[in-house]
Parts: sequence; structure tokens; C-alpha cells
Amino acid sequence: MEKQTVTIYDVAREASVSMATVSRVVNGNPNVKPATRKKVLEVIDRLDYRPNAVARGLASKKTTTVGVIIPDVTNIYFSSLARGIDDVAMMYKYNIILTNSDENGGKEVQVLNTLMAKQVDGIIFMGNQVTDELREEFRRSKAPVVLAGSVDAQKTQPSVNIDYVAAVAEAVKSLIDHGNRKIAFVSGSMDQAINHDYRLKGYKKALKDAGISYDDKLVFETDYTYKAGQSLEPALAAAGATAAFVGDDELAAGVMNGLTDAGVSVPEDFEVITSNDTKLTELVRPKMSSITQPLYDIGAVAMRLLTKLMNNENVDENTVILPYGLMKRSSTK
Amino acid sequence: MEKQTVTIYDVAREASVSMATVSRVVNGNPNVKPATRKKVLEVIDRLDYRPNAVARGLASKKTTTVGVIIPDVTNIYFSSLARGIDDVAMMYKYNIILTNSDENGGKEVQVLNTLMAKQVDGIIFMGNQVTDELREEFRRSKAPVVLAGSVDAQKTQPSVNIDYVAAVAEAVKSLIDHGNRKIAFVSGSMDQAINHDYRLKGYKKALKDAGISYDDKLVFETDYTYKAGQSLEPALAAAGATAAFVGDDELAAGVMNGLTDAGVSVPEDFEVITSNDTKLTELVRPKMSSITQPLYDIGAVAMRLLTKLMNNENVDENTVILPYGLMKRSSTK
DNA sequence: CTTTGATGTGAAAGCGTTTTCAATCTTGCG
DNA sequence: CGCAAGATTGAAAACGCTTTCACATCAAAG
Repeated sequence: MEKQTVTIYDVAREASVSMATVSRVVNGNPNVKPATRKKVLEVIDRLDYRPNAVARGLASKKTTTVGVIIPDVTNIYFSSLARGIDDVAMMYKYNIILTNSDENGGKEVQVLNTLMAKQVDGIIFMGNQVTDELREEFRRSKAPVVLAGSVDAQKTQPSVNIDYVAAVAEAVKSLIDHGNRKIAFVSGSMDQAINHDYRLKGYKKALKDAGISYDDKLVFETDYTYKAGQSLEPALAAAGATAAFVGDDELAAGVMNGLTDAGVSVPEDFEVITSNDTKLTELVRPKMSSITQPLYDIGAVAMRLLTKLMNNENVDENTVILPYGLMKRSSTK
Repeated sequence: MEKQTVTIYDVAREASVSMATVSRVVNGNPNVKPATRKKVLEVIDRLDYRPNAVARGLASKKTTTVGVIIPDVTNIYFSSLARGIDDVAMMYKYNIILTNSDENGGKEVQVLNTLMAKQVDGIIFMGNQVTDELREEFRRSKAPVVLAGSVDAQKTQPSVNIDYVAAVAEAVKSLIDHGNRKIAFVSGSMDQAINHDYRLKGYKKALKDAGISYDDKLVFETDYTYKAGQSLEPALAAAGATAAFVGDDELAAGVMNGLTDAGVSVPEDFEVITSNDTKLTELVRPKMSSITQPLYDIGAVAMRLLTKLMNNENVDENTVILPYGLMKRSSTK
């Protein structure tokens, strides 16, 4: 006893009008006489008719769904963006197909292809390593692609970010202003544009402005995990660092706790400043000072931008830069 | 210059075979002569043909996408499940349409309807307040619905969980064993089945087993937020509690930090045990003791169960209970 | 009472696949 | 060599909706 689906045709028959008319009332097309509309609406209600979005998608070539590629939902930084994305997507009647990529190039390409096969109307990409292959896929896509909280050195795609260079420079400067000379730069893979082309650049700029020479012994390239941060203490000590700029909150929490566990007190003996201002900064003790970013908004604005692109509205600025700030909590003096 | 899409028909023409044959090779149907298959494959490659999943969905009545309703991606507990869901979904070639519900009944119903309109093949629901209306929608759905990490007192839907009653009872017992008599029960809304029908039941059981009488002054119904937990200290003190069982990790972190900030030392003066064993338990200091749950697996198993349901395979047990444990860290003696 | 320019409505052609069902080939065998 | 049983293929009908185009209707204008 498979449930019988009622189609637009059934409604048309019952209301003694054509499918076209039913389609019109369903889609809010104004060219329908009120009386007719009412009649159709009643039948729709009586039959509990629900339009089939797949058929609709095939006929109209619009699916009202967008693909979202995220490194890992489990990472609060990204899930915060995702939340912003989903909220405005819903606001504009879109749905989100969400897939985790682990920032794995091969997986990203594959996912991108299945998203395109599913005829998504647009794509939001998060991940900081836009390979040539990926770029090529973006280009081939008929659906617009916007990067959220993710940079591509070649700036070929629309994107929403903050000014990482300036933000990091400012954060590092604050550390310098507190008297630190040996400041560690702790972040993820240098293959990622955000680390290599932005954060590190900001770091170097701050050093240079203060007349401190750059020393790559102070640069720590690691995983974005709590554990990785936690086990960094010996290396940090060996390098003689007295402060650290960290590129991810979870990683920073690890660094800080590792330090604390080793008897180093933060911020007295060692200052830590992190990058993403997620909830985590408030959970740990001491609370972590951080660059602040409008996480939710980055996602929201990216999605909003995407809706414009999908509608072929013309947008004045393809790469939007949102404001950042610096929040002093207790992991810095 | 809109990109021209190549269809199955183009491939058929170029390969001088019928659409049916192309369809067969694309779908790996074995009834195709090897030579033909090769020829078609070559054309597909040359034309860079990519099947349109929407058309496929319409024709086959299968979309290979499942809907996932999540209270909030930003909550690590749920995003951990989501990660498990997505991974096995991908393993079985499904995609996930993810939507945040904020556990808001109205939104849930609405979302459920749009998911059904999009013809998802199945649905995974997270959220602990299955209203009658929701239950009715589930019933009406032709797509199977499984609950993940979420209970419905009426047990009408397939689900994957741990034994909350036993787990909480054990957790509370451990607190009792440490000499506590006044143990607070801190959790979310009592409207949620998981709190009212499971956790509280476990809590009462433990008390009863120990001959301690139940006192509803010790039950704190609040939001699942860090802030809510943090501001609970005065109330906890007023009630004379010396320990607390908390239903959510973020909330627990708030409780603990609130206590600490008020000069109460954990675990010496006050013990805290939490429920979800997310990353957060390790981030805070002291690290939080917790009930352990196979978060990722709950999601993964739920998705696996769903695949079976979608395939009409018959499953022996509709409600699967995964093992839990107790992890002693530093927030308990 | 005719003309005219909306305004409403319906017929039918897609949209790009899958899926019968029947037709056509091939084989193995006697 | 002839034939039944498979093995391969193709024709065409769905799938459920949107959209174009033409036709019918109607109120206002002349």
C-alpha cells in the first residue's frame, strides 16, 4: 500500500482547470482570477497536494539548493560560518547540501562534481587550499562559487573574509608592545594560502615595523588540533619564545593548556593570542585574547552574495572584507 | 555564452546507440556488450558528459540525498553526530541536506515539509521534543525517518541512542559514592523527553538506590548555553548542592567556570559530571568527567540504519542502543 | 455595437533520465 | 544446418512540473 502521490494533474482535474493554472497559483503568479485561485487553493488543500521539487527543478532548471563544502563541521570556526550560511539560505528559500572535505583536494574535486551533478544553483566553498584543479572546476561550473572565510591567493572567486594580514599584524603588534621579542607563529600547513600569503605576511609586517628580525625557528607548522597544540610546549620553550600568535582557537587552547600543564603561567610567563574568537576563547582558563571576526556574518554575507550572483544581479564588489577587531581577554597582559 | 549542457541524448547520437544503452553503461548495468560499453565510455569522456541528477531523480524516484534536521550545527555534540552521518552517507553515495531547527517545533515541521518536497530518500532527525504534530508528519512521510541521539518517549521511530537512564544513574551514583548527598540535576527544558523521561529518571533511580530522597529544589531547568551555566552558581549554592550532574558539555563548562570564578574549587568543594564527552571536556580546566558516548558512531550507525530502511532491507532491531561509559577526569574526585 | 488592449486560461512542448517491452542478434547444441 | 535460449539493443512511455504561445474573454473607449 504505497502512498499515492497527488500531482498537479490531479489538482487540475479536480478543480477543472489546466495544469498551467494550477502551476500559476502555486507559484504566486498574479495572472489568475481571484475566484479561480480560490477554487484551486481549496482543491490543493483538500487533496493535500505538495509540489514535487525535483520535477520543478527539472522543468525550471533551478533547484533552490546550494552546495556547501566545509573542511569539518566539527570545527567551531567553520560550523559558525555554516550557521550563518544556513540561516540566510533559509531566508531566501534555499536549502544547503553540506559536505565535509577535510581540506582534501581530491575529495573536494569529487564533491564539487557531485554537487554540480545535483544541479545546485550555487556553491559556497570553505577551505584554504585552492589548487589549480579546483580552480579549473570552479571555472567550469555554471553555478556561481563564493569562498567564505577562505582565501585564494589568485583572488579569482568572489569571497567574504576579513583583512587577515592587518588583523594578524595588529595582534602580533600587541604582543610586541607588551615587550615580547620572540614571538612564535603557530598555525596550520603553509601550503594553505591563508597561512602563507596572509597570516605569515601580517606576522612579518609587525616584526618589521618593530625592527625585530624574522626567525623561521619561531614558525610552527602543525595540525589544527587540540592535541597538536598541547604537545608544542617543549618546542616553544626550546625556541625561547615568550608569546605566540596562533591561527586556530582549538589549536590555541591546546598550546595554552600544554603550557599551563608544563608549569608555564599564562599570561605572566607566556602570552597567547588566537585568531577566530569562537566560543572556545571563553571556555578555557585563562580566557584567550583573540582577533575578533564576525563569524556568523561571514557566512551570512557570503550566502547573501551568492543569492545575488545566482539572480544575475550585478554586485559592485566581488570580494567583501568584513571588519575585524582585537579582544583582550586573559591570555595576554 | 551560456555553457551548453551535454545530455544523454548527445552521447547516444555520437556513439550511434540509443539513450537506453548509454543509460545502461552509466549505471553499470551488465547487459551491455563490452565493445559497446567501451565505445560509449569514450564518447562520454570526449564530450565530458555528466548525468543530470535531477532528471535522474525524477525518472527513478530516488534522489540519493537524505535530509538531516539538526538543532544547531554550532553545538559540538550535534555536529559530531553530523560528521558521522555525513561520512557514512558519502560512503553510500548519498548527500546530506542539512538544516538547523533550533528545536523549534514550527520550524521543524516546516523544514520537514520542504525536505519531503525535495523528495529526499530518507531523513535523520535530531531533537528531543517530538511533538504530536511532528510525529504525524513522520508518519505521513514516505521517506523513512530515524532519530539520532534523540529520543521520543513513544518510541514510534527507529532511533540510535545510548541507554540514558542507566548512564545518568551510573554517573549520579559515582557522585553519591564520593559522599555527596545534595546533587544538583542541571539540564535543558523538561519538555524534552530526554530530560524528563530519561535523564531525570536515571537521576531519581540513583538517589533511590542510595536511599536519598528526591528534592526538586535541586533540579535546575535551563538553556543549553555556556552563559546559562555560568550564572547558575548562586542558585546552586543556595540549594546547598555539593555536586552536579549536567546534561550538556557547554552548559557544564559554564557551570564549572561559574563555580570556579565564585571561588568554589572543583572538584574539592564541588564535583561536576557532564554528559556528552565532546572535545570540550578536555579543553576546560579542570577537565570534566563525563558519561562517554560514541558520538561519531551514533551518527554513523543512524545513517547506516537509514540506508537499510531506504533499501527496504529488513532490520532486526529498529531502536539501537550503543554502549556508554564513564570517564573520570578532574572535575570529580 | 465594434474595436482594442489588457487579462485569464489552456494545450502542448519540453526538461534529461530511467525503465519497460519487444525486437534483433548470437550462441550452443543436436 | 536449424532452432531455442540468452544476450544486446532500441523505441517510447513515463516522471511531475514550468513555460511559451495562442486563444478566449471582458471592460472600457470610440
